[in-house]
Amino acid sequence: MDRIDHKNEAGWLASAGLRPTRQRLALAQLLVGDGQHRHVTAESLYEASRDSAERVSLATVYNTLRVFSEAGLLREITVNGARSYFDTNVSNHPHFFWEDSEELMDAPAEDLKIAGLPKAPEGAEISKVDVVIRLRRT
Amino acid sequence: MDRIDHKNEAGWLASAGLRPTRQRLALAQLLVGDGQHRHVTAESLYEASRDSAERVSLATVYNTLRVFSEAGLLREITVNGARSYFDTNVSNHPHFFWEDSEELMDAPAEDLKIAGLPKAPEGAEISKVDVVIRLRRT
DNA sequence: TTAAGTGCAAATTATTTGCAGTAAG
DNA sequence: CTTACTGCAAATAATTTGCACTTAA
Repeated sequence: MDRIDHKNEAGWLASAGLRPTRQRLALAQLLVGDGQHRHVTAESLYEASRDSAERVSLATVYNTLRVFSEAGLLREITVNGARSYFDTNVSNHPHFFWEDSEELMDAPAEDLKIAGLPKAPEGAEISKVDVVIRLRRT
Repeated sequence: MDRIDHKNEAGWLASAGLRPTRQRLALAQLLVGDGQHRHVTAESLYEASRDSAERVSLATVYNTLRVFSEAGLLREITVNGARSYFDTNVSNHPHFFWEDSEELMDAPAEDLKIAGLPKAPEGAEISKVDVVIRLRRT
């Protein structure tokens, strides 16, 4: 239940009906190429692309992260007013956020059981539930 | 347990060791003057002050919200990469966030029971836990 | 061939900061 | 008096957008 279910980057894009352009494939490779889940920011992904064969502009990184999120391939996590984080694991799961280094990581979800989650008010449904556990270095 | 425990704005500031300046008193009045908890953004508080007797500049509203938060009088809630929200209720409690109107409100906390919250990793302690339930209008 | 995607630079938005003036202790 | 606070305008930081160019279908 922790594995990414797609055979390759093109398949990942196709599963969301997105055109496999050179840039998108390059970013997809950096995001899910090794089958591991990861958390990126526009800046961190941009830097990763700078160190790779296929260069992608910062504006395109921003646009692509947005497109991927809207297509359901990524999940945007808001932890910090400034930067936006994107998670390749799109399921509801809790996160640890290191306040000093501003690093985001998965928190062990097995333990977490949210009992009696408040029901959505009249005329609304729950879109998603974000649980962010902020950590302070001791 | 839902009431604000201070007699007046000056007392609220004093409880955090903050100097009761005219502007701070005015903002404190808008924030906790009626004993109700509320959620504000810099912009919304600025507008409220514009409609009140005591005018406060936007920069001072920003600085004051920051100072109040650092002093523990307010709790900053990050729901939306763009804007920052501040809650006069500084305890750990869940929030509803309306995605369309970008409105933040308290969620009924009685029901919510987070069982088996992941323990903080070695060398860290939990600073706070944010639970944001995002709502979509149906 | 043609609509969608990309890249640059300029625009936007929320927030912070420098600094001269003002007020609290 | 003296140091902290305020307000303005300018600076910053993350992100978006306009538009000419490129590319996938």
